Amino acid sequence: MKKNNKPQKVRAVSIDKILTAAQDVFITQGYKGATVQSIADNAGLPKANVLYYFQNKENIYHAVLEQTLTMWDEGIGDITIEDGPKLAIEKFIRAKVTMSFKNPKASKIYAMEIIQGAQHLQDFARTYQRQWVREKAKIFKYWIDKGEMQDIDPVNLIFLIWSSTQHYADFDNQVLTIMNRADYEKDDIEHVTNFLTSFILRGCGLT
Amino acid sequence: MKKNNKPQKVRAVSIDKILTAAQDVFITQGYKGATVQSIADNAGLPKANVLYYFQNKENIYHAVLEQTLTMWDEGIGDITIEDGPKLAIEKFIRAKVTMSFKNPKASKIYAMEIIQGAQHLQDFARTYQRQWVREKAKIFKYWIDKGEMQDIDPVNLIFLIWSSTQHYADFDNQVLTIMNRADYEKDDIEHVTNFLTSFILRGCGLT
DNA sequence: GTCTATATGCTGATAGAC
DNA sequence: GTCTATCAGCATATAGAC
Repeated sequence: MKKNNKPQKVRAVSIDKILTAAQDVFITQGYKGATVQSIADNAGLPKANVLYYFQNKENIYHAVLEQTLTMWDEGIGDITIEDGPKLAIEKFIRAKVTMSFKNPKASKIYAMEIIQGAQHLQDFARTYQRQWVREKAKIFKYWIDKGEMQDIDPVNLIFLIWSSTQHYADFDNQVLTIMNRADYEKDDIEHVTNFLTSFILRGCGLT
Repeated sequence: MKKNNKPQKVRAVSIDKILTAAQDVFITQGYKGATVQSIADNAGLPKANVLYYFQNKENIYHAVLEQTLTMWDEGIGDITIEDGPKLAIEKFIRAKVTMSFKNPKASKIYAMEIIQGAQHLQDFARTYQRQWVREKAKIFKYWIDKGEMQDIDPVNLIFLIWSSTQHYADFDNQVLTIMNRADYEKDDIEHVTNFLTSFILRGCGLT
């Protein structure tokens, strides 16, 4: 029953277990501090099996990083010219806040990677992001030129939206400590979304 | 000439060299990844001397963390009721942006510590911060009740100011990549300060 | 695919000469 | 105070039985 029954299934399940476990260990222990043994323990598998699927630690990290970036990218929505400034910003903030509360780990992995100097990040990832920001900046510029929003620097606006939304993921420990709470509750997403949306729209002159 | 001439001077200089080197290594390599050997190399001292002054790696990290927190705390200025909302927020943003550009390393050390779960942070540091936020939130509440600023959640406002200003320190690599630049220039502090100040004041209804 | 045993290399920390 | 030599422990990764 257990042997070779669903050949690819075992593999997929194991890989998923390993990546989930690895994400936690890499966040709390850092790259070097994360031992293959601790990843295996967290995944409920023998160490040798982990190395069977990934060959070495670096491959595990790369897989975690890639999965994380993909998930994050898919979740943050988009800014399109058709929506107009108000709706576009509203949508974007809501998507980012929701991602931050529902998947803080992805944000943390990415944040640590950047803070440490993006040593494992491929060049294309950086170029891609530069392109993304420039493209969106152009859209903001279009709205500004048409007088549809305040004349502010679009790149810094994007930075502000990124940082203020991701803060609830990356610094969740600090936020919760200050709020004197153990965990986020479901109302928090709505509350933070409302705060940030109205604050930022006002900052953009879109009230 | 070299021996026992200025007994305390050598010690102070060595300790300073070690802490400066350690800050860099801890940021790029993480706690576990930072080897005493690499700290010693960066400081230009033999490994044994580093351990002579600090006994073990954890002591080095604690010293770096403490020095970092003190420096950061001293640099972020304050929010006082006498200044009124507009001036207080202006001062606070300027102080934080200046610190972020002039001492990004302190911000990074702190950010990594929080992201990783504040494992090395003492309880009193967390309690202190909670007190600080509550105290400042009360001041904002006072201004709001007097109708001197928009009715917004003060705690989330503090989070937004923290995150948007620290972003230029913690994510300097990303910011510079997107701007396609190698380093910050002196105009950047002024530019970012102006952007954030006017944006956030507008968000607070203080234009 | 799963698991045990082991080789190899590196790290933190100490001992002790100078 | 400074530095060399060294040890004990641990982590990655592999070999190979099942």
